Amino acid sequence: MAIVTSQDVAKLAGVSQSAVSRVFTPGASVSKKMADKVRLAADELGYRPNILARSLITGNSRIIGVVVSYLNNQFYPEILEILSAELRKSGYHPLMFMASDNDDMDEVMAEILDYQVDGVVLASVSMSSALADRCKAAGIPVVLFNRYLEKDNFHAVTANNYQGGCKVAELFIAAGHKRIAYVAGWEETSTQRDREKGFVDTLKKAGIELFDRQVGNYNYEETLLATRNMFANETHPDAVFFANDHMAFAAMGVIEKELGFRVPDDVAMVGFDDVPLASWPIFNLTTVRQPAKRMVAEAIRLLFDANSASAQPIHIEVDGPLILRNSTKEPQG
Amino acid sequence: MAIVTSQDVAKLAGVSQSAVSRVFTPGASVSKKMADKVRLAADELGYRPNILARSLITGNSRIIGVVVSYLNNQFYPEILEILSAELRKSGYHPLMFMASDNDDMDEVMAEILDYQVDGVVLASVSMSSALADRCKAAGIPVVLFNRYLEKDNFHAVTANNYQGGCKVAELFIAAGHKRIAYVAGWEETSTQRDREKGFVDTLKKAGIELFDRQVGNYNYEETLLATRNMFANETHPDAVFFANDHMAFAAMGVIEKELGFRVPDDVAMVGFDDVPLASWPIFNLTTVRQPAKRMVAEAIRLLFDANSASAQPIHIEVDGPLILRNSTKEPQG
DNA sequence: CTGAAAGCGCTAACAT
DNA sequence: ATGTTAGCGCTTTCAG
Repeated sequence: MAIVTSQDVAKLAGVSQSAVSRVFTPGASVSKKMADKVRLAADELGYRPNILARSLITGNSRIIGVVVSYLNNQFYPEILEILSAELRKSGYHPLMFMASDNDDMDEVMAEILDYQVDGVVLASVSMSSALADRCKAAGIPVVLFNRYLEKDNFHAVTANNYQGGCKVAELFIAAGHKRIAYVAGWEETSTQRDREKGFVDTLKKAGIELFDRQVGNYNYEETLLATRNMFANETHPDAVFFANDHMAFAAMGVIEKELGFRVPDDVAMVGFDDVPLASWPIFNLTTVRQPAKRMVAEAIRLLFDANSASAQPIHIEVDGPLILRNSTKEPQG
Repeated sequence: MAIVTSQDVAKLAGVSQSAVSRVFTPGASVSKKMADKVRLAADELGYRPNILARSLITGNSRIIGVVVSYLNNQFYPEILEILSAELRKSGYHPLMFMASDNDDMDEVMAEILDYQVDGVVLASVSMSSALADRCKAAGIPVVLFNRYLEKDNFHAVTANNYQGGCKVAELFIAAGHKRIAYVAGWEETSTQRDREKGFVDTLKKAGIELFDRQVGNYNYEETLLATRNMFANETHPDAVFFANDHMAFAAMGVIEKELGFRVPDDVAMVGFDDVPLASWPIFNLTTVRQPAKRMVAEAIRLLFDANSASAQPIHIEVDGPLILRNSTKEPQG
């Protein structure tokens, strides 16, 4: 009825409680005979070590705090799924924290630390320097996912967003587009800034100025408005780069269904992320892929790297390919 | 540098360690003077109680194990988001477990129990009776989300799937459809069975037999094939009910883009869930809403209900409305 | 290699 | 109302 403890197993096996502990501690020295005896008793009682009690001594809770803000951009569920599965392979599990906005990040981080997590992945929000110090002091590694901060001292994993922006510009130039527009994401984010900079820099090199620029804030409703604005005038863009797929999907509804333009003949569209939806025939969106698996793998590596909590912050950028689909025309020539 | 304990606070405040504990234990009796003194010292040191150490005594880890299998059906991220936010309000947090298939559910449940969780939400998979007994024995309440099992003794929260199926049938009948088809989800699930039964029963009452039935297994690729099968013959359905939105989205790509039919003129489509995507203009899908917030609220209520671990299993069904959009025609008359 | 003993940070009697 | 004491289940010295 009650919970089975190592004491119970010890009694049944006729050994000391510490012997039981050793059998379940990888790398401890126990004879095979002892191990067999203990395992037998443990199986009979259905014993499993209490991770929380163990954490009190070892300092390892095998819990990783994961903070996300919104899951309606399909990229984040995807990351969560991979992260969760990968962590599990190493015997860790993600404790989820939804942070609606940046304001209560201090409170959220405090809650995370209450659970004595072994690491933190911030997949959506930023963090105050004060909290950063707390984590450093507690020796808890923190990894920013899909964003980085110039000034603060955090490890970070992102795609190579600048280069991604460049690739999109090159595609538009090669296809002979003249009226090229950009729909920006949330301006506070590094992803937004880098993608735009790569895009605009490359256009400039080819002597092309942005025909239009709107802000969609990575948000569905705002992107609808931004798209309507963009096509309100007589002459409209013939190619648009959206800072992520989510906004491109939203815009496609407006462009095709509401305004009656044809993609890619009237206007070419490119997104960023390559979420599963992008490959669906109904969208068929050309986009820059964020290599989710590799990004997660790098994040975990950073998290588990022995001295990553104290080491100099590392920013890992993972290259992602441009995936050509039917929302863009073939390059000419 | 090191971690701050209640001992440190006690020393600084010049009180006993248990006094500190009491100040941070809601409902314990402490004088205001004592509370102030302790809080001051605690704030100065940045002290917060260690949840894991506390759990060792109280038996409450404030962790809820949440098991999901796939997150590509947008319904689950939505649930996760709401569940996470709601749990947080009560000082609980979800520990995520991705279970790829049912086979390793025993192992997954064992891992969950290692963390001494205060409850379990199974949002996607089933569970063996053996594990059920373990949870019962440990006094850990389990709630099935969006599925239920006749035989096993679990609490469950679902939408009223049977009634939802009825509503769709009534809509098709009222709109005068004659060749009505159904695309089934994964046959093992109660959601699939109930939705189909409500649908078919209502059609039968009106003297209508199913024109076609395919299986999409709640899966993208299989739904593409199922849809192509369905429209392979000369005469094709003029109305199709998909057991969830996810499959309807997949099918819409085939029906509109690949086969060139028009929705709803050539064929009406209805889904189930009302995920955010369903209201996007590009889909604009008529569907039965699963009231996510209310379903989550009920699940949490079941989880926290004092004696829910021992009580008779309760199955809560939440009614959801039919949301009319442009993938169906207006009822005639 | 094994057992005895100490103690991780905390709460909950038990005293006063 | 506060301090003292005894553990929660476990790992990890320390002896032998």
